[in-house]
Amino acid sequence: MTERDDQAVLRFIERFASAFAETGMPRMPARVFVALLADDDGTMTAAELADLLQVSPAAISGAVRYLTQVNVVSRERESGSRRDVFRVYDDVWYEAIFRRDQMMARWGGPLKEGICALGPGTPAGRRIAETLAFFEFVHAELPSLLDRWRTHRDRLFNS
Amino acid sequence: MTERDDQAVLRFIERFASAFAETGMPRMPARVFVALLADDDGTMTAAELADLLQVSPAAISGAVRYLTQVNVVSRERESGSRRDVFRVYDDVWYEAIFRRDQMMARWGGPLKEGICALGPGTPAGRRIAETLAFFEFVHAELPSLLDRWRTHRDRLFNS
DNA sequence: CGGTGATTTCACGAATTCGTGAAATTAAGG
DNA sequence: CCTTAATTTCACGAATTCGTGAAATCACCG
Repeated sequence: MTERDDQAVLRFIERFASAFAETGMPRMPARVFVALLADDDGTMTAAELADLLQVSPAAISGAVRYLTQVNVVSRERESGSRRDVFRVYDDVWYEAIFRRDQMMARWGGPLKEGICALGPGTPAGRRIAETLAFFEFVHAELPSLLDRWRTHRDRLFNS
Repeated sequence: MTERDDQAVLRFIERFASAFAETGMPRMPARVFVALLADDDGTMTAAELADLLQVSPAAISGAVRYLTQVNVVSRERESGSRRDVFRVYDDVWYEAIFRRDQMMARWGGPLKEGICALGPGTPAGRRIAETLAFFEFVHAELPSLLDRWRTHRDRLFNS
């Protein structure tokens, strides 16, 4: 079964996008993202996306703005054409994890204020301090984890 | 500054809960969760929570059901009392990560179907296969990461 | 510059989420 | 058992999210 089964692809897009939406990404961006993942060269125009997903161009516009902001999709315009093509980056998962890490890094401020407000010596203060330490630990471990992923991936696919 | 500053604690609860809600947890469960984290012995009754967060008992009921289902809070009843006490588990972060991992594990099925539908030999099929490989890699790395966290934590706090 | 096709903006309406109040249910103590 | 306190359920209403359609804007081409 190396043939592309369009109907099954549609099903896949909807299912995986739904699963993805549950982790926090808004629904429409998730659908557009998965649609791009499922495209052979990972590039589609706004019109193609609108047609495939059966939504208005306006919906695509909003979704794509979100996806470019979170840095998993790039917008390109072939010079001499008037339509944009959107492309998923190769290292999307690397980027996605990196992004989540940055989000958690921004929790540091609020957490430190919390420790202060609770009192560093109190049980609650210590619990929040442990929370902070956990996120800092993960943050510190991430680079080596991503390195190992790249090595692992190269072994699997490029050799 | 080891005094507890109630107003600042409230601010902390709201801020951190908001940040947390952005990662996918519904707003009210996030508020209840952080409120419990900020409590010295990590236990509060429904009435205390309702009063602290200024919401109805019904809202607490729903939030707590969610939190017990995702396994970060336990419900206890002191025998000889008619009110429940809720407690955050000690290893919440361990649990939270574990849970997220389980969620990603459930993506395996849809992803495999997707590879099939796209054709394993196609570029899109290979892209999805790489996605699957990434999640499997993280899944495999997780136990050792969590082990290292516990070691690290013990060094920081228990020695 | 003007024409044309593509994209974005914006106000509206639908749909979903979310919390409340009141009634129903559960559980403890007399 | 009956009383009473606590919690849950459920229907309603408010608020937010989400996508559409139409108009406006933008960019390329002649």
